[in-house]
Formats: sequence, C-alpha cells, structure tokens
Amino acid sequence: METVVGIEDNDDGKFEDSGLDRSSSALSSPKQISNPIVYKLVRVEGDGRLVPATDDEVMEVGDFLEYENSEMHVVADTGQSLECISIERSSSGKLRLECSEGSTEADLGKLNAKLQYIEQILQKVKEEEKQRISCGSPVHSHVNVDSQCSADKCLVMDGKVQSETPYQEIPSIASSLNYTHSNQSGSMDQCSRPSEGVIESGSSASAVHSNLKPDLSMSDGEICLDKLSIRELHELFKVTFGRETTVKDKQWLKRRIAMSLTNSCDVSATTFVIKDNKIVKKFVEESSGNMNVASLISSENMTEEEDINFKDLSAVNACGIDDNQVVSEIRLRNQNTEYGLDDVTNQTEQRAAKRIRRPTKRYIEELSENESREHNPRLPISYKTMELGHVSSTSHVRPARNTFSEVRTCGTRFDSLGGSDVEIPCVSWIRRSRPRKDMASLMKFHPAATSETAKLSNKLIEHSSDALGEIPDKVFKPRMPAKFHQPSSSEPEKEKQSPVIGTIEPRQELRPKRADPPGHTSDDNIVTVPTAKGGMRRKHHRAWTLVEVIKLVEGVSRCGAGRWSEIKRLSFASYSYRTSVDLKDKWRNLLKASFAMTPAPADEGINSRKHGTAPIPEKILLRVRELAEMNSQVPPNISSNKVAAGAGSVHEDRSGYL
DNA sequence: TTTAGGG
DNA sequence: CCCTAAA
Repeated sequence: METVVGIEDNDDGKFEDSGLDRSSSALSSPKQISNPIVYKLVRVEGDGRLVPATDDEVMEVGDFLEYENSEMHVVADTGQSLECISIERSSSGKLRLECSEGSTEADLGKLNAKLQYIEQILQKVKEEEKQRISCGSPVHSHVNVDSQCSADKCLVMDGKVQSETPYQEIPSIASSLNYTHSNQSGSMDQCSRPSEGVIESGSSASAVHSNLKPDLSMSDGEICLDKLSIRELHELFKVTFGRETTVKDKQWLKRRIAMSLTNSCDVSATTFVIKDNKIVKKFVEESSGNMNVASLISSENMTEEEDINFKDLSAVNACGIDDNQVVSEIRLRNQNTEYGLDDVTNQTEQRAAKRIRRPTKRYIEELSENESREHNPRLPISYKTMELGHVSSTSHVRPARNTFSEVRTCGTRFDSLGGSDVEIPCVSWIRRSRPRKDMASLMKFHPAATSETAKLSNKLIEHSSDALGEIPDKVFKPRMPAKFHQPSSSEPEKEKQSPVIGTIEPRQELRPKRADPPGHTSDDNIVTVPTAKGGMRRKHHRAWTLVEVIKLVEGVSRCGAGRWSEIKRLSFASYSYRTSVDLKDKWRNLLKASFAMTPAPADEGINSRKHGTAPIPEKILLRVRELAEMNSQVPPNISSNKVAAGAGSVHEDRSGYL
C-alpha cells in the first residue's frame, strides 16, 4: 500500500484557516517501487493526534502531490546507500529536503538532514536575532535564551526566515519522517538506528556549524527543547510545521516538535533531548519516585512504538474511514503509550489528548453525500476495505484519486445486518420526504434518467432494501443541505429560489466516470414532470415492494386506516422515503386494487403485470379489503356486491396477517 | 403537523 | 407521486 504522506497540522481544528497546512508531503517516487515506502496522509490534530486524512484532504493536496512527485529527485534507488540526503533550494526558493529511502540508514539520514536543516535555520535566525538586538529592538526572551542555551543547542527561528521557506518544505520534512518501509514492515525499528549513520550525520552537522556561530554548534550533539523559550518553541514549530502556532503550552510545543523530529506520534511531553542526532526522551520526573521506566528512553524504543502507531494508522486508514471509532482507537493507543511512559504532568495537554475530534458538519456532509451516491448498502465493509487496500497497493502514482473514490465508498456506514433495524450513526443522504429543490440541476447532468432506468433502479433498490430490512436514515433526514455552492451559472431559473442548488452536482462533475450503482437510495428515481406553469416538478418514484405493502397492511390492521402517521411511526420508521402521505396514497391504491381485483382475480393479475411489476398477491388484496370493510372504507360504488365474495376468503387470510 | 382528497 | 385544503 502506498499512499501519500503528509502532516497536516491543525491547532484549532479548522482547515480553512491555513492554506498552508493543506499542502503537504512528498510522494513516493515511482522509481522506488522496488523499495516501496508507505506514505500516509495524516493530519496532526491540535492535541498531537494523527488523524487519518480524509480523501477530500487527500484530493486537495493531490495536485500538489503530483507536482511534488514530478519534481521529486530520486537520488538513489539502490536501496542500500544512505548518502542521499540533500537539502536543496529550488528555483522557486523553496527549501527541499530529500533523501532516498533505500535502507534503514536512510531513515536516520533523513532525521539528520532535518536536524541539519533546522540548524541552518537556526543559524540564520541567530544572526538576525543578533542584528535585531544590536539595532535596539531586542527581544528579551531571545536574549535570555541566547545566554541560557549557549552551552546547548538553541533553536531560534525568526519569522522572517520562516517566511522564506514556503510551506512545501514542511511537508517534505514531515514526509521524511512519516514513513514506513513496507518491505520491512515486519521490523519495527525503521526510523532511526542509532548505531549507524550517527557518525556521518554528526560530521555533516558539525561541518555545517563550523561556518556559523559557535554558540549554535552542535558539538555536544544536543538540542534541548526544554531550554527553549516559548517563543523559540514557536519558531521551531514554525520551521517544523511550516506554520505558526498560538499555543502557549510549552509542553505541547515540545511534544509536537519532538513528534515531528522523531516521527513519533506519542512523544512524551516531558523532556526532549536531541542527542547525537537522536531524539531522546528524558523524564524530568525521575525524582518523583513513581517512575518505573528508565530515565532515558532511547530513540529505538520510541521508534518502535511509533512504528506501531503508524502501522495502526495505516491499517486503519486502509479503509479510509474517518470513523470516530478509529480515531479514538488510535488515540487510545497514543494515550496508552503516553501514560505508560509518562506521568501526567500537564493537565492541559492531557485534556487535549483526550478530546475526541468530531468531524465538522461540513465534513460529515461531504462524506455522507459521497456515501449515499456511491455506497452500495449490500456491500460489506470488509470487502470494500480489501478492495481499497488492493487498489492502493497497486497504484502508486495516483493515490489521491484512488483514495478519493474508494475511501469514501468504504466505511462510515455500518449498515443494518440481517434485516434488523439498526440505527446507524452515520450520515446518509437518503432524503426523500420532500423533494429537493435542486433536483433540476441534478437532472441536467442526467438527462438520460428516464423512467425506465428509474424503474430499473427502483427494482434493484427495493431488492437491496428488502434484504437490508430498513434503511436507517431517519436520523439524518432533517439534515441541512450541503454547504458547497457550485457557482455554476447553468442552474435553471426556478432553482434560484433555493440557495442550496448544485450541492450534488459538483461531485458528479468531479467524478463523472463513477457509474452510479443502482443501489442508490434516493436521489435518482426522479422524473421531471412538466407542470402547467411551465416549471418542472421533480417526482420521486420508488416502487412499493411487497414487504412494504405487507407492512402497510399490517399497520392498517393494527392502527386502523387513517392513522397514517402512527403507522408510519410504527411500521415504517426506518423507511424514511415513505411518508405518511405515501402510506395513505398506497393504501388508497391498494383499496382500489383490492376491490377491482375481486371480480376477476386471475385476469386482473395477469393484466396488471405491465411493467414487470409483480402483482400484489391476492391474499394481500383480500386482506386489504377486509380491513377496508372493517373500517367502513369500502368504496361506495363497489361495496355491496363484492363484500360477500371477499368475506369468504378473508377469514382464511386473517390468520396470516393478523 | 396530520389527514383527506384531487390531480 | 405531488399538491393543497382543512383540521
């Protein structure tokens, strides 16, 4: 499975606040297929959790990813050498960090490269800082930090420097950290093997520093995040993630930065030390006495955990489910490791970690829209998941597209099983109680949606619906229309009154090739009927299934004809597309049919099979008539003479339906 | 909001 | 099925 890696960072959970954040990541090069690397697009939540990216997010960065891919330099694809890290500045002025993913050493190389890069930034910042101080506008914290960290590594980033480094650079770093060698998936430790590569990276790092300020040298090989001020942490954060943060929580910042540096998603919030180009977790609470873990945890251990986490992410993400369950599972993992390693030292952070991200409404709607359009209810999720995995594993170059279409399809919906009514907490666009106002726009793109195809769809839908029992969508029935607005000017005039037009249309244009499975529940089966006023009114058509009819008869027998609302509530609770009015209408039709049938049942039955619709069994019609007579609903014109014939067989049937 | 009835 | 009046 190869996908894209990136880190999308979000403090406040909003996507809109940062176009920068959305761009992310590098793409594994096709040339490296022999040694594939698993990239996963994830979003780093404000509390540090990694949330599987939605396909929308993937798609939004898709262009960039492809662009990135095209520009990606494959330094070495031998898969064995580790001498391939390069930080280069492209013509556009972007810093780019690249390295080959050939071997395990390459992992360390990446880390080293990143550290070097950070050091470079640090140098710049330091210089600027000094200048600024000399100019009489000193920032006290920086001054302090300078003195404080003179012995250690102080990372001070300046916004100016940061501004020079476009966001694209950040994903490179991020992606260089978030990776897993799929060919070595069995082994946990891929991120940094301390034994190898350290020397080399150290040398290079020192080389970098030799030209620069002495107080920033990495001679002791340590970057102590603890000693950085919040401001410096902010700067480092900016360098690391490519954006600013307003978080004042030092622990949080450290944790985030360390996470980025170590490619770990469960970095303890205590102390981080980058030593000899290894990120080392250091626990300051040693003295507290309740620490049962080693005061120093080597990066090996960390990467191990981290890799586990990433495996989880990947596995979970294979289904592309943005499911709270999944998210919480991941979070649980993180928390477990966190708590296992670390004391709860920072309440705010812990709270943040505990907070469960819920998809925004817009997000839900996007998902649901796709879901309703593409989801075949009968398809088990497991199958889809496998399908997705398959697709992803076979297509390297266009993961965004694949994930986009497939990811959506799978997941987010756990349909009822075995016909039992299961209210699913997932969104669904099954919305039918009232006609959409934007149907006309939809029809514009489905001019071929004739009644024939609609009927065919209906049959299939009914089939699946019956097999499923009910389609549990009533929960989401009153949902608001989608928030996307298609600026299309081609909307029919009539639709102007409705501001929600074009909500589905964009999707269709985006995915025109995706054949609509006949398993749709709602939005097709619509026939436009010209009205006298010249307008077009949409007409939903959903053939009544035998099951529904039986339920209706049952309901009438229980509640009595006329109490449609109650029947709807009792027997059609999960048939959101059947309103009480529908029940009433259908009952009326049944009534008519039942009394029309009786005189010549056989003949009528044959003649009524016009559209391939199975005729309503005589038993049911008889039952209908019985109920009608009980309720004095017998049509006046037919009542007298037919009753006798019907009454005879009614008793027989009664057992069946009463 | 539900029901009944016309189209 | 949709629409609407009436309750």
